[in-house]
Amino acid sequence: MELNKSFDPQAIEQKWYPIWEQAGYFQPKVSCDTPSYCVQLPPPNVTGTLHMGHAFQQTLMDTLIRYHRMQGHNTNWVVGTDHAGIATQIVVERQLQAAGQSRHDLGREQFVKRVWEWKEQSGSTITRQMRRLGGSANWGFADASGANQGYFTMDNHMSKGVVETFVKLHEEGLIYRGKRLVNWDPVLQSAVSELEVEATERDGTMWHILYPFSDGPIGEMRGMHIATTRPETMLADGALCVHPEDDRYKHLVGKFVDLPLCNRKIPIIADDFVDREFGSGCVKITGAHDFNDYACSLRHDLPLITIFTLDAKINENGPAAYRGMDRFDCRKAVLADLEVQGFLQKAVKHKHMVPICERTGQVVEPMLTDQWFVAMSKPTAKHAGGLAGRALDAVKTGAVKFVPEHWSATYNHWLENIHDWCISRQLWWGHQIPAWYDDAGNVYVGRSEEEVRAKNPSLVTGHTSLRRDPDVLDTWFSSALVCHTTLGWPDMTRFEADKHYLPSNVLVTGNDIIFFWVARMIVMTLHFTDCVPFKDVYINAMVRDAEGNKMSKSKGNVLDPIDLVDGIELEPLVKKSMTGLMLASHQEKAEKYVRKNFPNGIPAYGADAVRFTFASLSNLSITLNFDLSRCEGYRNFCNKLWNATRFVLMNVEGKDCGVDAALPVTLSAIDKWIISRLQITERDVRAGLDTYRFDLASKALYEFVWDEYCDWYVECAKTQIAQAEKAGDEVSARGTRRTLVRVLESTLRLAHPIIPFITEELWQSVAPFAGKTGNSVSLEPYPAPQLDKIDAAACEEMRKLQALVSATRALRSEMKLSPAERVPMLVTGDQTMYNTFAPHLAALGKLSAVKRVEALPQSDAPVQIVGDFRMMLEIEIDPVAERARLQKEITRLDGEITKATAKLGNESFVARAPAAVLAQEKERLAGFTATRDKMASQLKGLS
RNA sequence: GGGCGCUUAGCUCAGUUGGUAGAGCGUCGCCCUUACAAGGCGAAUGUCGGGGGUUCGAACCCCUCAGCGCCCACCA
Repeated sequence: MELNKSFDPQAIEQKWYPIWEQAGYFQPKVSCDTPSYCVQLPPPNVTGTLHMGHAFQQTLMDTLIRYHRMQGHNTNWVVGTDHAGIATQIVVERQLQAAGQSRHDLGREQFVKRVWEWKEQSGSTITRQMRRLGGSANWGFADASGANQGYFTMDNHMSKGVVETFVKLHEEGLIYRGKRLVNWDPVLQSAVSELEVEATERDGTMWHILYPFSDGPIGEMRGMHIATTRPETMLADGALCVHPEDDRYKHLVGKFVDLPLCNRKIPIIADDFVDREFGSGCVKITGAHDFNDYACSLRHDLPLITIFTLDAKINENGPAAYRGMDRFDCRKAVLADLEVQGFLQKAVKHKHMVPICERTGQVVEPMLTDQWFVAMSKPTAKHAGGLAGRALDAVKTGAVKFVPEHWSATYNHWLENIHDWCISRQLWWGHQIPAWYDDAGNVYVGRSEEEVRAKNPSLVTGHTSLRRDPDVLDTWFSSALVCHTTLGWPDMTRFEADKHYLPSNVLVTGNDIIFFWVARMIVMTLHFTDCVPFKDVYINAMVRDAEGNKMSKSKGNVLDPIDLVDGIELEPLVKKSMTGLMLASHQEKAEKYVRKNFPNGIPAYGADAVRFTFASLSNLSITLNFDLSRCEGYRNFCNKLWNATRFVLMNVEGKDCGVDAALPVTLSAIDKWIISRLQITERDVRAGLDTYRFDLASKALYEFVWDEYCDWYVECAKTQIAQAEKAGDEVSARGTRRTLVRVLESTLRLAHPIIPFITEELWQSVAPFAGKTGNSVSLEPYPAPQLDKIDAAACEEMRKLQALVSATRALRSEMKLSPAERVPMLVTGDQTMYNTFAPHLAALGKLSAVKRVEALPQSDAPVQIVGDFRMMLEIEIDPVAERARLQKEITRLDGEITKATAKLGNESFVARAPAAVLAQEKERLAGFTATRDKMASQLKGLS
């Protein structure tokens, strides 16, 4: 087959993916007698699109999957999409908003229907994009829709797992319902978990307020001074609090103050959570609207006064003057009134942390509401430390390992200080909580209303009305289960059949969801299956732009991985960067960034180049700066591989390349050298992949292909083949052709997990010449190093040849010869070596002839010395330039000699350094000295 | 306030039991040499963040300081 002159990624990518998928190569083998290798994809938002982080993670996951598939493992990459409760609901609500509607206009049933429609419409985008990157996922596994898109977290089966989990945890007393202070988003009108709240630094004001003593001044004091950043919450104050050991206030504990604006008296109490140093050392206690104060109120049995409605307006518990006011308007009103009444002492500018809901950007208000919780540290039948304690043990015992290891500290710290998990959300999109209430408000949890009625004889069907809890579960509740629910759980027949995929082998994910997802999966899967969900957790770096900035739409520096694959012109790219941005200033910024950084748009690099880039840039640090120039470099690498293959094919097609094993072959030292290098590369690539060092694996591949195979072996092979053909030495020619094609074939297999498309395309052409048959490189065995094939003598010989060629090139460069200027070279040294090296030296050094002499003639021409060889071009030279060159080199060598001499003169070094190091140092010194002396005499003899 | 990570060539980063400082990109020369100009050959470039210590020897181990970044946290 004729290959094009340069490679066209688009054509080959579009050709191969459907072939692979339709042939079922991505599905695990039916037989389970081979080891399993399973990876669970962190399910992306079903309505989302692929971003750089996804592309990065998926590259790594697919590389691992392909690597293990080629090792014959029973490989299963379980994929799916997440219903992403809040995010998806908000998107659809915005769509309604644009049409002037709210979800309440539609009603719950119609709204949920609408979201499903949106899911059907946009749900395939991200899975299509995943395919573009070559992800060899097991699309049909756990796929309920039959659309080959993997599971969806709201599929019937997945939902069944969610209900089962909820019911069981409830039965075990690990899920409970109660009125608790939770983070409340007044705009979303739902509880959010503490993980969804981001403490954000804001410029605020600290207002100092006087609360006068109820019974008149005490000594010098009119009352107590408190400071607050949220003065409106004073309407809900239940007490003032001081430190019990605070001498300033000790005697006041038990007295009362008048709560300004409220016509209420509140007590002064003591609690050691108060920081005496901060502010006045006296703090107001607002139990229903502050987490600290809530805990304090419970300790002291203080009343909890809620003054906000669920949309954060003042309710009937507030003074009449403020009722119905929004919280921020109320703040102004309260301040104005305090001012007028003389209670406002001062206002001081103050930076402080404000809790912001990361979904909506709204200020979160702690609110007392009825919610469902998972008890995280309550002892269970299986572990005294509760769900969290068991998860902690899993990492402590090494059943789950973090890579890099230091992330386990983050994990431990969170679990050791965990609070109960608020799992109910006042939303419509999600898994509705399987709980029912009777008219008296009693709660019944069960798998269905029927089950609830059957289990509770008092609820005679039809006689007592039951109302289902309207709330849905936190999205992460269902995500936490995927490692076992995708395997069929709670359908135990299915689960038993696929249980060999549990634990999965590695979870590849970002550090941002260690708490949200990783920890909770370990908790849930352990509790319900007694297995850890995965053995390794590889925490990948966060993708940033080339300068290390976070990629964000408003900066304009986001990259769409598919644009890197397919390329995009400037104008469409500009347009794309601006869509979805509301603010004109952001649009401007984005446009400017794009025009500056991508003046010519983005070229089509192809999926393989993008994948190779991700693999090469992957590191164990926290961020990965994605550099487009690297991407270009790896696109070039693909082209290099392509052209090397073209060359090989040109040299083996129609020729005897040793497919017939019965025919004799002779291998030269150079052939043996590249075979040796291949073994070492195979070892290194495998070591890289085995330890999640994708950067090292790619590097080993890159250097082998480019620096060794292409730069040296292919060049030498040209000479070898030409020579053998000229001499009629078919056995040697066959040996070289065989090596050329076999090493290439192995290399293609070796590279396939990282760059699947190009390797498949090339392998199809190359394989027959290496005596291989097979439908796909993706099913071929992964190369295993045969270390006994490493030929040290051949490597040493090659090292010498390389040194001689380099020296020759240096001579040419010194003389400023262009490649067209072929000149003869004189060389001294061993005759046998000369016979082997001379043809290569001539070819690689662009020489007209290489003549062996016993000694170099007296000449001003520069001489290069490599071991026993001395080389000189037969050419007129400029003595002045040569003198300068020698002088410079001698100076450099003198420096080295001084350093080495000093080292060897150090008694401690000689006495304590290992013998090998000592010998090496002596050898270096001898080498330097010999070369320096020869150069010095040359300098002397220079006319 | 705690915890963690990072600091190596102009840029992005390797550097695996401490033993002559590396790669890619970029820069500068010379070349369209019959696989590849998405290429070839050559060249320049670093007191490995600062300061101490351990060691015959430190980019690497220990201490300390500085800068950057991330996470956690009930300073009202």
